[in-house]
Amino acid sequence: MPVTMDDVARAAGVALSTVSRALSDNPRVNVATRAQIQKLAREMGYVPSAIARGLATKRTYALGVVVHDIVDPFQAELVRLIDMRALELGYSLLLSHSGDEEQREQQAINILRQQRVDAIIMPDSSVSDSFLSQVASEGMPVVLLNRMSYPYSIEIDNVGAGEMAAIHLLDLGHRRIAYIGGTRTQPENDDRQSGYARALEKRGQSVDPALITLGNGWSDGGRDCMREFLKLAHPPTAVFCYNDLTAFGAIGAIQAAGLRVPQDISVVGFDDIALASILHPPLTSIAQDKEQMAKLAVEMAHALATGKPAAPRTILPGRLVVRASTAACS
Amino acid sequence: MPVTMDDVARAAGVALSTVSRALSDNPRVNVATRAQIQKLAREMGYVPSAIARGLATKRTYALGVVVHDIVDPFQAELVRLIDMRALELGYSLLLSHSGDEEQREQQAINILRQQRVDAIIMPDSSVSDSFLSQVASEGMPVVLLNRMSYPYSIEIDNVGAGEMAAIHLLDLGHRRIAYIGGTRTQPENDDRQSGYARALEKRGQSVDPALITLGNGWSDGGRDCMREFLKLAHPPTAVFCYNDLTAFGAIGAIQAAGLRVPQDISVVGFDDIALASILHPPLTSIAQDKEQMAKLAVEMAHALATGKPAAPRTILPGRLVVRASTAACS
DNA sequence: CTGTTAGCGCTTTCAC
DNA sequence: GTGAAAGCGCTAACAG
Repeated sequence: MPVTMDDVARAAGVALSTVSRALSDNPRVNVATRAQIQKLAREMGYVPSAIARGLATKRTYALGVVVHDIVDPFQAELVRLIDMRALELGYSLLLSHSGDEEQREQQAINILRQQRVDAIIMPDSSVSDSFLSQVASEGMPVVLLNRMSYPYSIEIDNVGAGEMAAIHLLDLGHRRIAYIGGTRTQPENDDRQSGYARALEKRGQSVDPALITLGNGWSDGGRDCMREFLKLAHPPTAVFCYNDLTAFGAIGAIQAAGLRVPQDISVVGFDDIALASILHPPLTSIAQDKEQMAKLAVEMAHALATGKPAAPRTILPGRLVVRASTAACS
Repeated sequence: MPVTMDDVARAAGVALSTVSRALSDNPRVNVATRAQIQKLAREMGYVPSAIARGLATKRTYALGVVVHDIVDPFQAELVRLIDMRALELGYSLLLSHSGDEEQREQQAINILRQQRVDAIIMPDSSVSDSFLSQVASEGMPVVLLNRMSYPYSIEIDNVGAGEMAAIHLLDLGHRRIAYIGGTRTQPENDDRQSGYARALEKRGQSVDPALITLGNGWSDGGRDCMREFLKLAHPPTAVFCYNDLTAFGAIGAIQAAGLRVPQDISVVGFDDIALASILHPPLTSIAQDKEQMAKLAVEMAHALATGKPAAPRTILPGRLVVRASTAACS
C-alpha cells in the first residue's frame, strides 16, 4: 500500500539505486536530479521502510529499553530523557516491561532480540551476566543503569549518596534515624543502606536493626513501614527513604497519625522526582543527574552499536537537595 | 552474527522452507521432524528476525504509542496497561514523545510510519483528522484516546465526569467552587469545564469567571493557580482540578499558606492516579477505567490492523471516588 | 554520475 | 510431507 522506492524510481524515470542515493543525499548523484527526486518522493508521500533498510544494513535504528515499571516516576523521567537523546541520534525506542521477575526480564529482552534493536538499555536490571553476554555476542550490546559489576553501565554512587543523606540528618542532631528500603531485588538498595550505616558508624553511632526495614519502592510500602515505626516505644526522629515515593508514603503515614513533618519527624527521599519540590512539605532528597545518565546511556549504546570505543563505566555523584522536610531534632 | 533459519536448515539437513514451517508449527510438516527442528533451533540459539518476517508478511507485530509525556502518571499507567495487553496479543510497543506541539506529534507519527508499526495508539492527540486519515490510508490505523469526533477512539464521558465532581462539592454545601484547568491544547479540558459549569447552572448557581483558570496539567500549574485564588477577597471554598497532579499542586499551595484541606478548602482531582490514595489527605478524584481503556485500545488497534471489524467508538463513564480531601463547607 | 545486480532473513505459492 | 524459487523494500558493491 505505501509508496516504495520503486514507485518513485519509475515516476522519475531513473533507476531504483539512484533514488536510494538521492534520498540519502549521496553526493555522487547529480545535484539537480537529486533535488528533483527528493521533491518527487515528498509529493508522492514516500515513507522509507525502516524494516527493509534494517534488513539490508543490519541496523534498525531502534533502541530497546526495559523498565521494571514505567509508572515509577524516576524511571519515567529517565525514559523520557533517553527518548530525547535517542531522537537526536536518530533512534526510536522500543519499550518493554519486566515487572520484577527475572523471567519476565529475560522475556522482555528476547522480544527486543527478535526486533533486532541496535542496543538495549536497562535501568535496574537483575539478569545474569552470562545471559547478558550471550545477547551481546549476537551483536546486541546492553547498557545497564544502576548495576555495578557490569562493564557497560552507568550508575550513581549509591553508597556515597546514602552516607550523605544520613550525615545530613546527623548534623541536624538526630540520633534515632531509620531507613526504609526498597525491595531486595533492587540492587541499589543495599548500597544506599550501606552508606547510611557507614555514616552512623563514622559518627560513633550504632546501627539499630529495629530501625531498618524493607519497603517495596512504592508509596504504600513507605506508608506501611512508617506505621510500624510509629508503633515503637521510641519511634525514630528522622527517616531516610530508598526513594521519593517511599518518602511520600512515610510522610502520609506521619501526617495521618497527627504528627508533623519536619517538626516531629524529618524525612529524606531519594531521586528528587518532580513532585518532590511541590508537595507540602517540600521533600529533602538526593538528586541523581538523570539527564547525564540518560545522555551517557544512549551515547554508550550508540558507540557500542556502531563498534566505536565506548566510554568506560561511569559513576556519577549524588547531590543532596535540602528542602523543608528535614529540620533540627527537637 | 545471529543464527538464521538457513543455518538451522543446513544443520538439520532439510530445506529452509521446512524449517520455516516447523517453527510456525505448521501441521503440514511431519510431527517428528517438526519437534526435532524446534529442538535444534533452540539448541542453536536461533532467534527469529522480526524485521525479516515483517518485510515478508507486511506485519511487524509492533504497536506505536505516542504520548505527550510519559512522566505524567496517568499516561504512564495507561502505557503500562497497554503494554500488558499488547504483550498478550504478541505485540511490542514503540514509544514516541510528542511534547505538546502538533509538529512534534506529526514527527513522532512519521517515525512510527517508517518503522511500519501495525497500528498507532495516541492518548490526547491534537493532530488533524486529515493527517490521521492519510496515515490510515497507508494501512496504518490510528486509535485515539480521549478525543471525540474521531471514529476510532475511546474516551471517558468528560462532561458527565466534570458534572459529577461539581455536584459532589455542591452537595457538600459549597457555593464558591473554582476550576483549575489543564492547557488549552488538552481537548478534555473543555469538556470537564463544561460539565462543571453545567452542574452549577443546574443548581441555579452562576458561573464566576474569576474562579476559572488554566493550569498546565502539572503540579506547578496547580500550585500557581491556587496561589492566585488565595489572594482573592473571597477565595473559593472548594476547587475542582483538571487532574490529580494539578490537585496536588493546589493542595501544596493551600497547606503552604497555613490552611487545611479539607477543613478550609476542599479539593477534587481527576484520574485517580496511584498516589491519590496515599498522600495526605487522600484525594477525592474522578477515576477513569484505565484498564478497560487500554484493553479496548489495543484490541481496536489489533482489529483494525488485521482488517477485522473494530468495535465502535466507545465512551466510558467516570467514577467519583470520595476520599478525605473534600468535606462539608464550613 | 547512473544502472545492474546480489543479497539481507523470512514467508509463501507452486511443484514434486 | 518436503523442496525450489519468487519476492517483501531497501542498500551496497560492481560495472559502465
